[in-house]
Amino acid sequence: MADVAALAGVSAQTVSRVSMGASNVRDETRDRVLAAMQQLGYSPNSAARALRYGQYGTFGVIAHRLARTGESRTVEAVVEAARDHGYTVTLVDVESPSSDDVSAAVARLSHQAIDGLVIIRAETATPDSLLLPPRLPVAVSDSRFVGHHPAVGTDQTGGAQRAVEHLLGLGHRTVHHVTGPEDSRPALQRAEGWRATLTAAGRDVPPPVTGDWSAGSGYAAGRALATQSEVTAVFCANDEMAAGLIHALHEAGRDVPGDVSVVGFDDILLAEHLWPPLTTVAQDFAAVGRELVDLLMRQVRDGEVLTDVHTLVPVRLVVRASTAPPR
Amino acid sequence: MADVAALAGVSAQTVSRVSMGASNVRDETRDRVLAAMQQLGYSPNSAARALRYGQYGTFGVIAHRLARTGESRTVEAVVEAARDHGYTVTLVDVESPSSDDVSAAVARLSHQAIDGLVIIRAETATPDSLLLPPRLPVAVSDSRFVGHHPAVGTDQTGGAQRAVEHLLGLGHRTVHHVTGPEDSRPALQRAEGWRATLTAAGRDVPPPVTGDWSAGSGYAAGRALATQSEVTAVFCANDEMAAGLIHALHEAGRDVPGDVSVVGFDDILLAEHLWPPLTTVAQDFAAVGRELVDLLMRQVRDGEVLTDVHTLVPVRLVVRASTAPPR
DNA sequence: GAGAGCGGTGTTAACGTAAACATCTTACCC
DNA sequence: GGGTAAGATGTTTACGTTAACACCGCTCTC
Repeated sequence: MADVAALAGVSAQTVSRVSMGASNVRDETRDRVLAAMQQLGYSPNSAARALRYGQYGTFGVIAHRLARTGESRTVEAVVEAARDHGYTVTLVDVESPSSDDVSAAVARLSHQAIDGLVIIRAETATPDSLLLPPRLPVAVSDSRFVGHHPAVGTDQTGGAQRAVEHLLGLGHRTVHHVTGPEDSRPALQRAEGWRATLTAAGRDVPPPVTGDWSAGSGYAAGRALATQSEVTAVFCANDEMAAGLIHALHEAGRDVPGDVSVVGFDDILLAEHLWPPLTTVAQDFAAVGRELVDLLMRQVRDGEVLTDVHTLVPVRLVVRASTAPPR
Repeated sequence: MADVAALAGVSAQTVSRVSMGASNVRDETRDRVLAAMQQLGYSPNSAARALRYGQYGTFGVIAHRLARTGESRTVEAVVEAARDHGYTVTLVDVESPSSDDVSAAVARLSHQAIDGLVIIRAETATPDSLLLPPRLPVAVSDSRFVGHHPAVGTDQTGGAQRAVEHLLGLGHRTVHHVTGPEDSRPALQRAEGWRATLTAAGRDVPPPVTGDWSAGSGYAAGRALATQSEVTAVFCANDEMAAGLIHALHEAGRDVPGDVSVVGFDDILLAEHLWPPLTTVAQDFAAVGRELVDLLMRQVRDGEVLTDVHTLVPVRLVVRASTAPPR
């Protein structure tokens, strides 16, 4: 900057004014400064700016297994919402959602230059285990943190309820369930919604099969369930597992939806083009992302303290061809 | 920091030493400083550190439509590789891969605190249109930038060749093709590989159908191709479009692979569990991510100038159940 | 024509940290 | 016991930027 100032024959402050786009600079001066910038290849040092300004223009995001699931949808939505507020996003992908890994990610990020932190799927982590830097605005997409940090949750139980009611409404006597991993809060909520809805309808609650969100685990579950002829309807805790399940059912010669109806959860981009197209509970990932960023903005910009805020994003049942009345 | 120093009865420099983990601090002093940090909720200011140190510990990543495709796989791999080198990643998701959008993203990021920049799928952007800050290390996953920036490419033409040869080897007379968007370099390369392989084998080159990477466009292509009984083998430029295509074929009553064999590209996580499980060209996303980060590290750490480096990552044909000899 | 006001520009200081150097204390050696 | 070395701690300074204020010269007003 000093070099640019010297070359343009002005003070550093004037260079600063030009690079900030301030109006009170004579056109002729501005041109001279811009030329000098160009010639010297100057670009402003953002560390110094951040130091001066006290803000970084960046939010941290802790996500889990980015490539899988709706995770990337949420991240995309957060990135987009952050951009709309002029923020960029620093991403940390943790391998497992365990308390240790998430805490390590928090530790890594808290030494980074961030104005706020979004945690997507904290799973087993507990509010106390996080060791967050004090005064760092946080937003979590897990209702378990209500009372500690502002949270945005999808209506998991409502979604499960709608899925099960849809299947019962088609005439199935009961609905089997492939769960997510036991340490996942959304998985537990979906399972709880499934169980409660069956119970409320006075139906048997068959033993659930445990998966791990992956299509492979859905496939394994499907191989187990395919042998049981009384299984006519399965609610899978996410779409990937539903795809794996359908794969196994097809392989075993069972028709979907003729022999078995299948419902997923998430409405991933491929759900519509699986075979058969998958009936599923659509999550509004964009809304979750927007809301998470909004919670951060209210803390960063307005200085609000939001520990008790809890937003619930509604879901929507999308009926496609993977469900039908039982034969 | 000054407050911590005062409370602990030491100088700011000693506080710095403690927070840097320097060894030459008496245990008793360290404990006092740590206690003061705890009490005051001190955490070091990373802008100041970056200013002092001249580095940010962050790479920028420009990606396109994160939620879709292998994109998120590459991003995940980059994030992971960067982490292994102690770097975090700042993500910018551009809506379209147009020159304007990518340039805008570069402009946004170059005002951010980054030590290097990864551009994934620059597509229509040209080296000159990017307006990169001078001296910013860059790595691009697009061979078009060879000579300007170091590049990592997947062996697109080789992958297409293997897909087509696989189908011809099964006995198909020719292979139809659903392309990616025309402004995408990888799409063009895959199409070129397809065309060249057919030509080399002395087969007819049927007119390709243009898609846009989305499953929906594959579905549209499938509806068109399903009516043509001479179509027995289709190579789709990615797995999503293959899924859409298969959906359309199934809907039209055409069996896969009985009537029509289908090959995709990417080997997305769901490819194995589509119905039928999809034969596809597996990209080594992790290798691409690692290589991209490695190119940045060589520039950042060793000061190398790498404009002419071009790494080609090999692909692998994964044969599953969506391909078979023609009836 | 003197004072006020304003646009353009320069000067000073501060943001929080860590390297470099200076100083102090302690332990050890002959 | 004096000298030396090593370890612990403090002081100074600079990183690059911008807010706040100071200044200059011009125009406008009465």
